[in-house]
Amino acid sequence: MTPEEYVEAVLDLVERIPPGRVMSYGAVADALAERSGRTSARLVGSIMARHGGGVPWHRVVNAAGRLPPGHEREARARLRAEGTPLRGDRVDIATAAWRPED
DNA sequence: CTTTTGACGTGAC
DNA sequence: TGTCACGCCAAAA
Repeated sequence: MTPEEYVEAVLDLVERIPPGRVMSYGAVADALAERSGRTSARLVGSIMARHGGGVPWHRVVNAAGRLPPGHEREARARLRAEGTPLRGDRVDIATAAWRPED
């Protein structure tokens, strides 16, 4: 799988995340592990930073529920609008976590 | 070509 | 949970 295809795969998956639900960078990486052979959360984060505009990027947060640095305001506003379970400035991962098979 | 830099994760304390 | 060190890997310097 070429890097370009991997980027596509990541973006496609992110587009499938339902409103009100979220996935962590690591979860995205894991979900594509079989098909890509890669499991780097950091790589997913890097991809979102570079090619994330165009997909619901606010539905992807880090494992601690923290919002993307530099975009906390925007992300918080969108998440609140979607009814995503928030705990302060963080997403309640435990209840908002989403997996492709759902 | 080598080094540094991140939208990250996990295990140790 | 919070901090720290370390692993990770592509992109930028």
